[in-house]
Amino acid sequence: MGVKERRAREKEQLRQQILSAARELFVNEGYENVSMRKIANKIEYSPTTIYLYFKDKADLLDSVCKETLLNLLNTLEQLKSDNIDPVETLRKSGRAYIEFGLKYPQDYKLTFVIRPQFQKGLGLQEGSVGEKVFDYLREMVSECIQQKIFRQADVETTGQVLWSAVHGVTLLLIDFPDFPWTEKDKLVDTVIHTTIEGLKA
Amino acid sequence: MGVKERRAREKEQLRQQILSAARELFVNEGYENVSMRKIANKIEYSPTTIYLYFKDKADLLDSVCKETLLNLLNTLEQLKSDNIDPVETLRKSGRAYIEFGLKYPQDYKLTFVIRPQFQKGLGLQEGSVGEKVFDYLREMVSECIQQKIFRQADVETTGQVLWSAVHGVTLLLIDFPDFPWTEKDKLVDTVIHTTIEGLKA
DNA sequence: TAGTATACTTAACATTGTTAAGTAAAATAA
DNA sequence: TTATTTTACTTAACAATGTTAAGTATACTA
Repeated sequence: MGVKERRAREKEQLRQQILSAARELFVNEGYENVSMRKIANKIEYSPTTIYLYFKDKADLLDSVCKETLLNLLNTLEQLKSDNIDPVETLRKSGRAYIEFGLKYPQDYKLTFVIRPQFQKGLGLQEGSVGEKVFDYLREMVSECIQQKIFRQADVETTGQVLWSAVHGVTLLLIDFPDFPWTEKDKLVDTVIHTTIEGLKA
Repeated sequence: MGVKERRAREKEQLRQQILSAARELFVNEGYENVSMRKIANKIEYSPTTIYLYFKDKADLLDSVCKETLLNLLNTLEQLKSDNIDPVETLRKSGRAYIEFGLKYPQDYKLTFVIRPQFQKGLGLQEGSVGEKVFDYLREMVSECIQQKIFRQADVETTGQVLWSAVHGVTLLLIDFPDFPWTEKDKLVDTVIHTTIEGLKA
């Protein structure tokens, strides 16, 4: 009965092949500039084969996005154990969050800008990866508040302010790549530093 | 010699008709879901007529966004004369910016998220309205720096940090209306307050 | 060895942005 | 007035898109 298993393995392999071809194209050329035929060409299958593995183009992007969001969560979780100082962890997490957005701008925009527009109703879905990311943020903020580092005692508001800052700078850097920004690392650091200092004061 | 003038007036009228039909459709159905034919149907002209008035679909989007930015600029300019304290002006401007985005969420997203996605390469063009909006921000920041209110002397970076904060919270409030946000005015005020305090410290 | 399920392809559809060529009507010139 | 040019618009067509229905080999099962 190993036949079924082997077949399943082969299917999964092709699914992954499609997924990574799609990711590469989406990231390099932008979602709307990538056609199903282009992806098909890359993996040397007919365009319709993709539809045997994914419902449609949006589903393909969804899957790509979910994968990379899991990556973000992983990256963040790793930082937590590294550090003891909660403020330093927060700083590093903010930087990691922004870097993630800049590394996978298509995925980031899909998740945090495009999808909410068309998937109205749900803020962050119950048990979704996005929710887990915000839970992570909550934890770190709690730590800072417990240690009396932050002025305000309101975990929610504080977390939302931090999210606003990193979300804003991430999207601006993605969407206006030709704006005369301050050197990227300096801008990112200043945004994070300013927000944290503002919360302390 | 009134013929030319009348004709010019008529052309301008149709141009405006196209523009407002496009805005309505873009705002209600999303840029990608609006075809040139749909716009043409709405104004009861053939699709190709639009191309006599606008270079292509992106140009149409550009023009729609330009109008939006002019509205925003007007709103902001009005605030400037009211106040003397530069920090208070900055605070009010930030609030006005966010409120504008929340009042016209689709227009805001069209201008600051969708357009850059489809019209790549636009930094902020020389003499563009977008540039004027940022110039306005620059002026206010300069004032704060001159009066030694802000720690850092770098006008550009400081402005970009402020823009990140207001842009971020605006988009989050628009895109995740069902997220358990802190009460809106409190969140907005906290974002602005935190950022400004962070710049002072 | 015959039949069935699986995995993939070919061909086609409707729709998209955009261009080239054509057509009436209006303005100008004789 | 009549002929000619300009203007404003339309018709028809192009190539490319996402997607579906139908067809075809091959691999597996009995």
